[in-house]
Amino acid sequence: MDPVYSDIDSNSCDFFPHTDDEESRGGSASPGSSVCAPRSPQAEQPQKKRRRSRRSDATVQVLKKNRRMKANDRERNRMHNLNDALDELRGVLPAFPDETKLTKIETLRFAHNYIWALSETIRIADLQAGKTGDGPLLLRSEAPSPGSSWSSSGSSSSSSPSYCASSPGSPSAPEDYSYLQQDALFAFRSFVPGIY
DNA sequence: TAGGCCATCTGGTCCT
DNA sequence: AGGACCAGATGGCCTA
Repeated sequence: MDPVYSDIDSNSCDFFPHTDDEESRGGSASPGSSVCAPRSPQAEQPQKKRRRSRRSDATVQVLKKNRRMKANDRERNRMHNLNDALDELRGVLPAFPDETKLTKIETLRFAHNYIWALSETIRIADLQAGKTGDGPLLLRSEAPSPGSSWSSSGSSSSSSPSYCASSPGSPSAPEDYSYLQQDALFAFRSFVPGIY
């Protein structure tokens, strides 16, 4: 079934077969040959005898393995960093009681919609501040239809929070944002029944 | 047990 | 050449 792994398992780049993994991060893996050539067309046998590398096959294998291990390590760290950032994002999102940890995709979508709701709240607050007492303007027309749910890309002028020009880092009155956040949360929850 | 979520490994590609 | 990024594959864990 798995074409890839049947390939990989059967040749080169063996995962763990080698026992010793000392000197793990030592070798800067110098010249050598191509890295773990997946399907090197070795079929085409050269006419002349190709001069054999100075390194023994075992050495080449060790180099490949070390390089792979280093790459795996970097990849692991990269994903850990990504997860840390995701956790930070979860930390600034409103948490609801009795909720389990948001999954990755939920976190991203929730954040997207939450930002959208915050932006809407700010925009409407600005509108109301502009024309004082000119009708309540209660987050109605801009609301995405419940059916369209939280892909949010949907309706009207505010498909994305791009209109939120001012950076969140420099609000004119930061202390006011608590209630805005409340409003946004309320708006978000009412707009997006699918998720919270 | 099936399905969802996740971590990890891996090879390829792009960038510096 | 080496690192970063990406997507596919795989296996483990958990829950309905």
